[in-house]
Amino acid sequence: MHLVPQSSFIPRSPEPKTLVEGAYLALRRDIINGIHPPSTKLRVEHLKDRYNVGAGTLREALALLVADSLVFTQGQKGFTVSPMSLADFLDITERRIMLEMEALSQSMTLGDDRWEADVIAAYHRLTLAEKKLGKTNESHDDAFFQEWEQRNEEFHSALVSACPSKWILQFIGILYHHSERYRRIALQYRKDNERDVHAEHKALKTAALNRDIKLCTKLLSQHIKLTYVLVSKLPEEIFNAPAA
Amino acid sequence: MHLVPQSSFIPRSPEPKTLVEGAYLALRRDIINGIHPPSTKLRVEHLKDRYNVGAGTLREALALLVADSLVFTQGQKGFTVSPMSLADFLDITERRIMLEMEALSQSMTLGDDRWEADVIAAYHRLTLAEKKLGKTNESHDDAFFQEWEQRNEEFHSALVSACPSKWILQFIGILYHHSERYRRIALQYRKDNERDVHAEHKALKTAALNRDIKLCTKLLSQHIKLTYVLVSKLPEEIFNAPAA
DNA sequence: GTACCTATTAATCTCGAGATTATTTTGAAA
DNA sequence: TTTCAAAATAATCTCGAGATTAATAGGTAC
Repeated sequence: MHLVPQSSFIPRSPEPKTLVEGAYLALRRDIINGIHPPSTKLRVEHLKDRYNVGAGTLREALALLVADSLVFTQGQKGFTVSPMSLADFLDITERRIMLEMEALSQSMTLGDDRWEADVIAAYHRLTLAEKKLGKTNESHDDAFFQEWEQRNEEFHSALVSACPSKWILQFIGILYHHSERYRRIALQYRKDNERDVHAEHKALKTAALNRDIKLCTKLLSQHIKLTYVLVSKLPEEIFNAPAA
Repeated sequence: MHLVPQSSFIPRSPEPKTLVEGAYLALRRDIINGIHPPSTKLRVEHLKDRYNVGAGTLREALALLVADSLVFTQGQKGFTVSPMSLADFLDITERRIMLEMEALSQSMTLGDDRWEADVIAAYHRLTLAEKKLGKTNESHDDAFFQEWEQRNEEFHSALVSACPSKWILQFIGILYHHSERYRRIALQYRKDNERDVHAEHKALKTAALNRDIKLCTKLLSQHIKLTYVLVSKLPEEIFNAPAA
């Protein structure tokens, strides 16, 4: 059901059961949202206050983030936020297209009634979030945006959820969170209304339910690629700038 | 040069710079070698004696192993060795074929003189290790086998080292270590001489240097698939049995 | 001004003990 | 015998302080 079986091994809905999990989730959200900018050092002594945990606990949370490739570590050099670059985003985009097209094909071939229902439900929830987001167009209401991000992930997850390859789904999950980081940082600079995301999602849903694999994979590929094209028009410096 | 840029972020040759790194490396080797069998719990209080580190240090090493998908964790449930199954190995095999064929194509297209030299050198080192291993055919001299595994990884790594996609290389690295675990556990049960691995490697090297992409990717695909076929003939129970 | 050595600062790394939670065992009642 | 609850055991989780190492600043010689 979830997009990331191994990587984000911690369920979303229930509250985190341990302080490590809580710090892990908070750190991941903050990294994706650019609060800890790419290539910055994550100093344990400073961060343990921000997240209200001890040093050892925070170190363990940081080690878990290595599994998501959002953080890397090196002996006696501590922990660092993974760097960002346009070349990296192109790589991510191509890998997502490769893996998600394969996953979508298999999912559409094998998906049963339950899969169809999940896709419809996820699409509906996403549509509602898009409407709410559309109304409060002025700047971006953060709570609504977070909700949209959540439901966007769930929709994409539902599409490929019938794919039997656990490894493909794991890799897709890792790449998705990295894409999220790029979208989030680029969001501060781009103008809206450059694309009709809702129409793209609707076309995806329709093609998926019609079991039109060729069309649906093509739409998904374009959907992913378009985000890269828009980001590529931005100045590359933004990836190394601190958050607003 | 190395197969795993993010996952096995710790260099092999130099001694580990910290106790966490040392415990991480030792644990990973022991998991791959089946000393900690699949699905077993990794109890911190017991293991900290075996690896001569404190509890917090060991927890951090275990958290790092999550990045390799060799261990998973769940709140208040501790750490567990990832399970094994024939279905999982088939998934791994198919994913390796998918990703390594792509990486090999790109690597052979873009590889320069240095890449060619690296392939030749890695092949030569592997050949020497194979000869040493062939002589001590009686049972398996563990030191020689470890060396062979090391050089086998380096040879496969060299083949794809000119692929510019960091993400493909990272995923390949993770999958490779999982394959190693299957090979290692299956080794206790299979008869030797079922295949001529050296001939396969030689053909791979020759095709790579001739820049025959079509042939080389086909050979690599068969090379990977053959291991699965041999393992699939074994009884599945071996994956849940403790090490000998 | 540059290079290099030394003292100072700051950070990572490490441990052991205590608190919290899960698991198992025991035992009483139905 | 089975079921359930409570005590006993064992494990995970957590923290703060000390030890080790890296990064920085200051100063001397050339």
